[in-house]
Amino acid sequence: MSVEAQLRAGKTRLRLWLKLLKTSNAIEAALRDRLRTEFGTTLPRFDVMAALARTPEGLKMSELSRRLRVSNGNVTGIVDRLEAEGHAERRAVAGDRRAMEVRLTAAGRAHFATLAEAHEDWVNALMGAITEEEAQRIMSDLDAVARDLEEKR
Amino acid sequence: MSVEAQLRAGKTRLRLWLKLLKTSNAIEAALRDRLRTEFGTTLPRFDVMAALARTPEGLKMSELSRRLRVSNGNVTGIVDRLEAEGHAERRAVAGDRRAMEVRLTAAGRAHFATLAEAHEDWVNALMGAITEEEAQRIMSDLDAVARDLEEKR
DNA sequence: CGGATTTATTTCAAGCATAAAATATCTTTG
DNA sequence: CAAAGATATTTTATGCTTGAAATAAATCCG
Repeated sequence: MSVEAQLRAGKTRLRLWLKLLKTSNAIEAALRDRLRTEFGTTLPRFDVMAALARTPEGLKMSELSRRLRVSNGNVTGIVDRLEAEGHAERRAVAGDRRAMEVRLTAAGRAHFATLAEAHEDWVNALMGAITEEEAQRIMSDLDAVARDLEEKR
Repeated sequence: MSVEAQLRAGKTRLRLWLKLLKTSNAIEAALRDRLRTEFGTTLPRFDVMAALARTPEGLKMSELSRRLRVSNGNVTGIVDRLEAEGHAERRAVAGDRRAMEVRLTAAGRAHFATLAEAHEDWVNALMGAITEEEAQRIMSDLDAVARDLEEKR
């Protein structure tokens, strides 16, 4: 590829990044806003509940932090609040007195079912401009980026 | 479109959203990390400096908040910190004693030039898996989403 | 066994982000 | 002109996020 084409591709990638960021921020803001106004909750709490909903037997704090790719201290705070709401509970782990297992309460499971359904509808509406085919193509491009990023890390 | 195809498209859009979010979070995290370790600064400060660099005559606080789509109070804090670093300055606006104009200092302009060049290189490397053509196509898809979102708001 | 290291979690300080309230000033309008 | 409303900014309270330090418990290994 020529030097000029390289330079052009670089500028295009920068523009793509800015647009990607803007779009994902806009969608995220819409989701946060609806979670707050319609259900009085937040995206981080939703994300933790989603992870817990997938593993009914519970997850250790460190597992939760690893899966969500956020710091340990962050998870501590979010689980504190979910626990205060009665949506999650910590339990001692048999055989390791350092560890804590977190799981959804019955109330938490019921609440999450409602949230998840609304969330799926919102996303579907927000991304209504994308067809099934476009979505597939973008996903495969993003997979390439993710694999590349993974290697670099 | 059949009911089944509709359902399938909905699930695909949800998967796309999760992937979009994950990718953009990963790239953003890499940029934050480099800004912090290599330059001791942050993405919000970079964003404010980028907006100010585009308008050398300065911007009012409210203009800045509108362009970056963040709250007024948020801009207050970021500009406070940029000012403390000596990278930006507030000036009274002639004819409106409520308003403040913010602009980069000479040191701020010099610092931002360095940051912006590194930033462009990082983005280019992080998105290296995307070709010029793919980038163009994804951007036009994202434009469709953005237009759609704009209407809904 | 017992000291050194690793692992699991929490705490802490700082910054970012929001919505809502507070201030101050400008503009409109009766 | 004066009250009412609009606009510009800051302050406040709350929550999310991180990296680094602090605790506590488990594991390793000489």
